[in-house]
Amino acid sequence: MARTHLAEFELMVLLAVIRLDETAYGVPISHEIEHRTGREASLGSVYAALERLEDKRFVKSRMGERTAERGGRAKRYFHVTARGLRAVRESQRALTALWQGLPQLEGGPA
Amino acid sequence: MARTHLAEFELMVLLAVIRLDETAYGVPISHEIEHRTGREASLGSVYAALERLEDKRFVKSRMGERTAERGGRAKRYFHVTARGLRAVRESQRALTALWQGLPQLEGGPA
DNA sequence: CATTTATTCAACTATAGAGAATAAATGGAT
DNA sequence: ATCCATTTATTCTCTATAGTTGAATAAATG
Repeated sequence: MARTHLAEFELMVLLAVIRLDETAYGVPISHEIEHRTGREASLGSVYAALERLEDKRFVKSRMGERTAERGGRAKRYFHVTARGLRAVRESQRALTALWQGLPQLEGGPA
Repeated sequence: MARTHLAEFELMVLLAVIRLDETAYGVPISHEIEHRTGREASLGSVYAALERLEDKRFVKSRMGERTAERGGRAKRYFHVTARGLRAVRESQRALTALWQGLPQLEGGPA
């Protein structure tokens, strides 16, 4: 598969990272996907996708500070890169180009 | 991977099948994807995806009649099933739910 | 040191991609 | 009519990448 394209789950993870902005780490990314799509997004899958995305330099990560919570390991926060944002737009463009105007799909997405 | 979901390339192939309607077979499906998205879609990949889609019963196929052309093997025509159409809508819904309203993506697709 | 929160790993299945091989049909030459 | 080069299309093989699950590990705290 061309390394320059986003696979579907990677695209979803990247979109969740973009939306969550400052608060994007494993658990909320998984929740965001599950909440918006209704599909399961296991943590293992999310982390695996995040690693691939970082290899492709579509995201970068930094370790978070400790918080006031009970305990627990440090969070790893992710943010999208300019390159990642371009890739998302490209995927969005390619998909909408294929589905726009198809009457079977009730006039394209909102 | 859940057999009930469409992977990205499968989604693209299925969208091309829907758009081409009566004329959906290997070569034009590949052309349609390449033309609309600007990405390469090798015949090998297209046929492999079509086979997976047929296994999942998202498409059905029938062999075509001979035509007035010079020669050549019979075409295998594909058409989407009701189940396939549902799967496309579901993918479309999931993706747009994740990207809609993100200002980085200029207000969502047309 | 048990508990909490989070990430990483390992093993496996599914999807994607490129290119070679094969198949089937036709028209023309002999 | 039979052979065969050509055309059009599909299938096969091999490799790489993506996605899944469940268990293991890590780090922080009271």
